[in-house]
Amino acid sequence: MEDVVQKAPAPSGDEADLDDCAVRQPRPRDPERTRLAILDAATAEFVAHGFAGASVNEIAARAKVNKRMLYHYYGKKDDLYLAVLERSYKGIRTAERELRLTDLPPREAIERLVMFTWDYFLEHPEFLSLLNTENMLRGRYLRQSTQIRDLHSPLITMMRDVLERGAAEGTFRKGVDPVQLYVSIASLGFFYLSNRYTLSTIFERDLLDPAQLAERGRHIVEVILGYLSCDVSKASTKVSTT
Amino acid sequence: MEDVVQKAPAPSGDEADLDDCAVRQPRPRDPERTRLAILDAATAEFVAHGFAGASVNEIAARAKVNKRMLYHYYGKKDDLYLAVLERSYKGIRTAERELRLTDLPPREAIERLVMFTWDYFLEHPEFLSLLNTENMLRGRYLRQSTQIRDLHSPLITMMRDVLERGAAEGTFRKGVDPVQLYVSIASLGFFYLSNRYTLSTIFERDLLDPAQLAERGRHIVEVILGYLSCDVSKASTKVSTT
Amino acid sequence: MEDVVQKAPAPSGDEADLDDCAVRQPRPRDPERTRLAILDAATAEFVAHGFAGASVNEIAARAKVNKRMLYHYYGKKDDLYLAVLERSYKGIRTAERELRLTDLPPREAIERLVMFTWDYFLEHPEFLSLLNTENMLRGRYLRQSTQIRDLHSPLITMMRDVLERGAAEGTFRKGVDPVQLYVSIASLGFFYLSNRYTLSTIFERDLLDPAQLAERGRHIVEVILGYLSCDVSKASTKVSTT
Amino acid sequence: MEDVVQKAPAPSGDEADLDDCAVRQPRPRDPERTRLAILDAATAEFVAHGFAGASVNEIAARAKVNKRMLYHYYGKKDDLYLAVLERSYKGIRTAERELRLTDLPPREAIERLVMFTWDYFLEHPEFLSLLNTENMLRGRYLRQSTQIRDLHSPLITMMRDVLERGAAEGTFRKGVDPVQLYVSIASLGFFYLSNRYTLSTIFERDLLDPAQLAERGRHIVEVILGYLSCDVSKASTKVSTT
DNA sequence: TATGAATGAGCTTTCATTCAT
DNA sequence: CATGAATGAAAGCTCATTCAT
Repeated sequence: MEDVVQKAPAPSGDEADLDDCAVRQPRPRDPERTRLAILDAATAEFVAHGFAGASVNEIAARAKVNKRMLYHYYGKKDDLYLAVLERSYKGIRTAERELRLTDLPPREAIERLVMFTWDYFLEHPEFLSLLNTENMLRGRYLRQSTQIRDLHSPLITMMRDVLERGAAEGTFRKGVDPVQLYVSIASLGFFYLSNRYTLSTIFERDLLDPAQLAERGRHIVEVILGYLSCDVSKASTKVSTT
Repeated sequence: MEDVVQKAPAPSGDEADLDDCAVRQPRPRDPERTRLAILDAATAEFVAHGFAGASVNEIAARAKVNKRMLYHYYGKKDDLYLAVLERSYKGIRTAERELRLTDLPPREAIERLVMFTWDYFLEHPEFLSLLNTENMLRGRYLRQSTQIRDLHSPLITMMRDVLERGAAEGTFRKGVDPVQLYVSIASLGFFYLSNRYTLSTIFERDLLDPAQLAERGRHIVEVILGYLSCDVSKASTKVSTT
Repeated sequence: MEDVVQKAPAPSGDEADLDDCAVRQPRPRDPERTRLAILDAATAEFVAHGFAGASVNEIAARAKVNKRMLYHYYGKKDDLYLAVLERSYKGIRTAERELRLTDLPPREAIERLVMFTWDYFLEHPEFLSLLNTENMLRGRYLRQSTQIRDLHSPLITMMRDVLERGAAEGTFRKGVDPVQLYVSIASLGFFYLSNRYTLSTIFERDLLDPAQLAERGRHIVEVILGYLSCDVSKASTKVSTT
Repeated sequence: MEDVVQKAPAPSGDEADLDDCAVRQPRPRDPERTRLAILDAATAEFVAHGFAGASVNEIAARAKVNKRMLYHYYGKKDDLYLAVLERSYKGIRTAERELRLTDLPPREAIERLVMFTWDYFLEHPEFLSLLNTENMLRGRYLRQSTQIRDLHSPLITMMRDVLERGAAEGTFRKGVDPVQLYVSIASLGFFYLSNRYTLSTIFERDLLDPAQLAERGRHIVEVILGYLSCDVSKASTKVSTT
């Protein structure tokens, strides 16, 4: 995974292999290809260095495109960043729609959701990084993107159904807020991966080692299912918080 | 909490009110005060804009100090950033040492740990932000700071003791890895706060509303204790992961 | 007048209303219309921002024409500017030819000339602006335009006739240079309008207020006629200059 | 005069002669000298190319100063331009205060005022150019400069006194508005000089030839005094305008 | 005739850092 | 201890113009 961060998320087939033939032709007039090359390069750059740290020069170089083209296609740096963010969000929303939790028994449904989330994070490190970047920017771009905000996630609705079914059949505890639960499921994977550098240093473990990753996946499922599982002893749980 | 992000974490009493005395002396010859003002300003700036986005000029301006002083006291931008990071880590390590988990029964010990972590994150948003920044830098500064790495957290040791006691007396499930558990405890609070901007936008909730914060704190405790609590049904949990 | 500055001088009838017919044809194959749209847009842009400040992109956008068309019809920016300048000069020369000063008694002839000049400036603010622009460029384009230089103004000849008739009949003073006089007539209106922004600010008057404009027109006529009018006292005027 | 345009208005003594000694020292730490060099260079550049056409690179080069210094001392291009404009206005206001029109008999007072204005324009071509530039910018910078707006010209008050005295003693016509008259006095010189390039081309005369300049000065005085001079024939002047 | 992709050079501005006092 | 002048490099962005279709 480590190095995947550097790569673009959806490389769209073969890339940059017709270019260097012959006598350095200016550019093959393929606007769509250029657009995509820029978006891929920008994703990699924003992931690698954050918003402020990303350089449009570098993006152009990565995309093997004249710098002027970034502005031609995407306007300014901000707009390019927004385009990157939007594509990334579309990616996860699309994947989420493939999940058919309502077809499964509650326990399996939750298990599948947890593993889906964990796997998606593992396979799309750029998404994690962009989310962090966006939060360092206080969410200002996401907020202004009606495109993303209209892209509703089907998860909460599906989860509500699953949680109700589970509670009805006595498998799950009652009164679980699907939003809180979803945030928790995401947290357990996101934090582990996103903060892997500091965690690795502090705990002196290689968090990306395949065995460690598997271990973490198992742990997350256990935490979530352990929490949800209903039994008498838990009904009386009382907690005082601030 | 929201606004705390902007401020320095430990403002060290009254600030910048001795300045305008008499006939505009160059500076109130108080090196320690200057040092601290710089560190506070730098913290605020790095928190607000990340490493690359932070401006040395702005830090000097915030600290009401000549730019040259930053270099005098801290060397270059990297070194200043490292100093900020180190102070922040020292802060949490110091707080952790106050916790006396070994004096408490297992269940209460875990509850206290969870609430401590949650409260610390709430009260030190700059720590969350710096951690994110450092991870975007792939942990390169943390790794080079022997100072931080020598600052061992007492938590893992304490937790191992608590978990063993809990397992022995039958309250907790067996075989829980204290590191995994600690990461999970941190995750559940960290992600919620750190990603509050995107989460707020997507879920259209104000995550920093006091009621919401209390709710989240309660939820985290329930998840962790629910997971740890031992009962027959859980012994058979089998999970397959990647 | 204020807003006329923004608009093109001779809009050539109805504008941009044939465009949206049918199924978005590329362009309504009307070369002459396109030519004119470009020239109008260029005039507006050069008037609004001067030569260096004018943007070829913006001209194309204003004209609702592909940028490539500018080059197709007019060559480079310089050539387009020259075309704008030439049209503007043709405009005033054409108007000047309508004046029939030789048909009028001297006093009335001068009065008509003065008012014509003032009115023309009022109605053609783009001409004033282009003249200023051209002078900031040290007249380099005007100098290279044989077209404009061949466009002789009939005014000087007409004025010479009028001044001679006036002097002969004793109405006007003798020995007035028609060029000096023409420059003065133009000055009194041109400066007032062209420098209206700074003058308005300094004198805290709205120079474009209709009452103010009428007042200025009256003043200019009085100055010119007052100067020309012959009487004994003036014969002895002696002035020493550098 | 022609080339004076290129030079800075107040060169502040000896300039740039200590620089090139020895081994190319970085810069003599003389902030005031640097400030002034930048202002002089900026004046020359704005005069030569207008606001949009002026290049900060070129200004730095002219001033033999690192480009970064412009921003250090003056902020952005806009601010630098404003500083140039302000200095130029201060120049003419200072000169105006030297005029002691109230000490002179009316006719001589006006004559002195006219010649002062003409001479000032001749000696400060940069002032004319800056005024034109500012008016092409629609006076936006002048308007925002409280510094200039507070710099009231003493001329209008002095002129009112002179005109009243002249009318009282029967030398001048009655009811002359000092503002209109001042604008006219300025017009007759300003337009001639400012539009000399186009005028020279159209009339095929060298307007800057010393003989021509003297002639123009004489003409302006005659126009103004001719207009002001009172006699019976003028009392009946009736003019109809738009 | 018309389009819009593509370009290199240049723009204004900001960066972290060092030097002289 | 403290100041602010000075710097080279690089940032993001726009320019007029040309090429391929």
